[in-house]
Amino acid sequence: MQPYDTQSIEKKWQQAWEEAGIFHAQNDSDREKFYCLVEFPYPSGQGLHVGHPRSYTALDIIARKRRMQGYNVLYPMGWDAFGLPTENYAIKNHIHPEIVTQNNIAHFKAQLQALGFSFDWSREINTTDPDYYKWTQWIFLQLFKKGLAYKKEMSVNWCTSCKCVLANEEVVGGVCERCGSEVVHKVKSQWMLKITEYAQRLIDDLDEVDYIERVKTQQKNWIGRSTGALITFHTNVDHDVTVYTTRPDTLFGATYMVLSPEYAPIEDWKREGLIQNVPAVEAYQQEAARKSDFERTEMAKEKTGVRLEGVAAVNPVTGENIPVFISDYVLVSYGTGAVMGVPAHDSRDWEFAKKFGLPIVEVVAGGNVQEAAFTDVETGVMVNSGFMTGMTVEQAKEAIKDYMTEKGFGQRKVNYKLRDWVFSRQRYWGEPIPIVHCEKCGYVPVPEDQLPLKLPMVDSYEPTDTGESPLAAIDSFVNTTCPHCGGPAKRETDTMPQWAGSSWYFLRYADPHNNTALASKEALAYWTPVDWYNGGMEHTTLHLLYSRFWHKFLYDIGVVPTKEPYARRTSHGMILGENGEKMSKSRGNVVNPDEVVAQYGADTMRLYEMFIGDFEKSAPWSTTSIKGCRRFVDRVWALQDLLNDEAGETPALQKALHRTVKKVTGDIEEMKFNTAIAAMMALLNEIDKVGSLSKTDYTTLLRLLSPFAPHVTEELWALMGGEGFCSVAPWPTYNEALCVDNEMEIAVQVNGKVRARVTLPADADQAAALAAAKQDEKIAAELAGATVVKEIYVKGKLVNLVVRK
RNA sequence: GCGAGUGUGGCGGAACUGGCAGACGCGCCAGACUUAGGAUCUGGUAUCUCCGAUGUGCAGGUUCGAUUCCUGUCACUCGCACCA
Repeated sequence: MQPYDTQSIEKKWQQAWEEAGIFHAQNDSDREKFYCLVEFPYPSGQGLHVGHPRSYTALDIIARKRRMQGYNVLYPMGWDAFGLPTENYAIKNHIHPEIVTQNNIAHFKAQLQALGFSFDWSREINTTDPDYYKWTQWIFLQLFKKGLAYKKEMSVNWCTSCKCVLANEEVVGGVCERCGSEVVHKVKSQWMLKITEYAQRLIDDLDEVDYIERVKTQQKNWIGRSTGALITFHTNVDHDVTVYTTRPDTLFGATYMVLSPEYAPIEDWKREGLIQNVPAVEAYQQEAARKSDFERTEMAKEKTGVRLEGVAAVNPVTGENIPVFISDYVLVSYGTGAVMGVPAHDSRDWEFAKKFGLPIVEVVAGGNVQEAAFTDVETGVMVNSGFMTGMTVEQAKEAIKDYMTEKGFGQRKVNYKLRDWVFSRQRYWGEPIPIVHCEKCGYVPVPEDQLPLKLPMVDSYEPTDTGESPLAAIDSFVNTTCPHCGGPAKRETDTMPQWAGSSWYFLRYADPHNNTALASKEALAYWTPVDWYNGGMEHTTLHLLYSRFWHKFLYDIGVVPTKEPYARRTSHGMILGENGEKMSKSRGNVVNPDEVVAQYGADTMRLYEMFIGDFEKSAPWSTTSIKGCRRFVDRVWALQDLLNDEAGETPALQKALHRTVKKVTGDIEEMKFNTAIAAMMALLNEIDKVGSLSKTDYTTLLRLLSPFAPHVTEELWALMGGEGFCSVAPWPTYNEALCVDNEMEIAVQVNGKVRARVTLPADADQAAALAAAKQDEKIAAELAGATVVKEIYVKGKLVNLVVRK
């Protein structure tokens, strides 16, 4: 037996697979397709992280198994290569981002190939390739034509360190998700995408897809649908104010009103001299504008505000005059930017009322509203509410909505927390937005036949302090002619966010070299939707939501044949450092995959990542545990010594073998890779106990293990004289009849405690089991002098005798 | 605060639909082979007051029977966070 040398074996087979093209998907095929996908990585300078292969190995196992089962499998890989780290690295080291990207990709690709993933490299894509981003730009133009891309002067999240606009989704806890620096507000003119137009469909169509529940709830919460009402209050300043509320039933308890400091009509009132305390109001407005998101969150503990002296509103049902305030606890960007204050039944309003000494009027009985706001909608009963008094909250909600509609001061309204997508970035390393601004014609799309609009080569791509994109400094790029009137015009200099290229990449894999469409209709009809998509939970409200939005848009304009891009979505847990903390350079707990492969081999690395624990949960890396997986591979290799004949099967092992095939086949589908591997380890223990193994059984085991440890099994397959590649050999089948025992061990309980075990033939019935149980010496002793009250028999499992002494 | 999830040996983790808790692996202990062992092989390994009892974060409940279902509670993780 030759020694097991991972280095030579793994290289050899990786090359052989690529040369034979056995992992290439076929576009014209009668076979059933299976499209499985993992999130393509951002090729960072740090190279592959041990977290990447967890997802890639899992779906590689599924892809390989499906191939062995005869499917036409598409398992592609590519590069999400636009992005800030590359640009920052380029600036620091004076290398063009394109070169940085090329180098990083080469490094990443070599690392991935060393792990033996069965990617179809002939379909490799790269979002920074002009032939690719041509279609990213094309999709943007379609959005623009349908009015779903628009430019808007607005307050945006501005990262002080990246000098760049961030989407709401990229601001975490008031700081930049990427660099952790402070995020402030800045008014800028930005390209926006109307994702809000799709809010309801993005919720509704979740019913049609098979996503793990966590992902569905997180998306629903993010979109944040709420049902309520718009209610209009008359004021003494001849300007009605409309508020949004989810609790119109509490209208009788509205004792004041609060406007956001940015509420636009306030400026008119100031100008018209309707507000008597303008200096105090303006001071508050300036203070609120100055605060960053982070400060606002921090200061959220205590309510602040200023009353608008001279302004009063009228509660439409009580007819009473109520005071009007401004306060930063009301957000200008949600609802109407104005709310009615019902201190008795909203905890924020309660705090505000206490601070400002406003009346607290109870309209839902059930709590003590002087002590705390009573917000329970399940048990409350209406009081002090005119015609609604005595109703439940639910009844009152409907009654008041009907009433206000009839009287004309209000209407039903659905609101979403989801905001439109800020699509502009003031950066160099992104897709140029293909729009030209003409003094006469306004925003004009670049004609489609001029795509791709390429990034110009420049010397400096440093961000400017003014907040302009580096592209703004390149006159030859900026100055152009209007495609519409031919007059002088200027190009848009903002670029797209990183999420653009990844919002449709899965479509490109279906037909990656097409230069007349993003992919042919036939290819899309055959391959979409993605059958199985695995990725990180951190992408649930970003990439996953954005790409569903784009896909739905492409469906609406007839480009793709399905409403939803992904039929099934699963998610993996993180791999933590050995100390149980997130891996990071600063914590010094990073594991380098190259070193693991060099020391143990790719097969061991793959096995360990799958064996480490429940796939959906995070798990700490262990440098000692991985040895167990290497031992397992060594023992599989050493089985060559136990081969004893040319004969068919090893009778003593038949049951164990068939059961293992069944277990592994099922576990892979449920992503229970850890128990699948455990089952194969148990089988190995069984084989060692028996002490001999037939070649037939050995090759069955090799095929079963092949998706997990493809190199060593391929080598052993060749040594056994197997036909073709083990990687595409038929998946082993099992005989159900051979999986069941002809004997069963039954636990015998007395009053729920196990007292004995009896062995019975598999076909024994209840009577036989009970009789055998009672004959057992120990049980007989237990039963002496007692009455059996109840006898329970669970087939194949246990007997429980309930006795009374 | 709201939403989602997780608590099982020294460690990572198993346990179908309520039916023998601790599969498999690591580590550890003992032995074998060795000049040697951080290699390999064999056996053992939840706890205790060890012929018995206890044990799946804690306290209850339902049940013949609960890691699994229900109620309450504590701790941790993740997401959102003044969304009216």
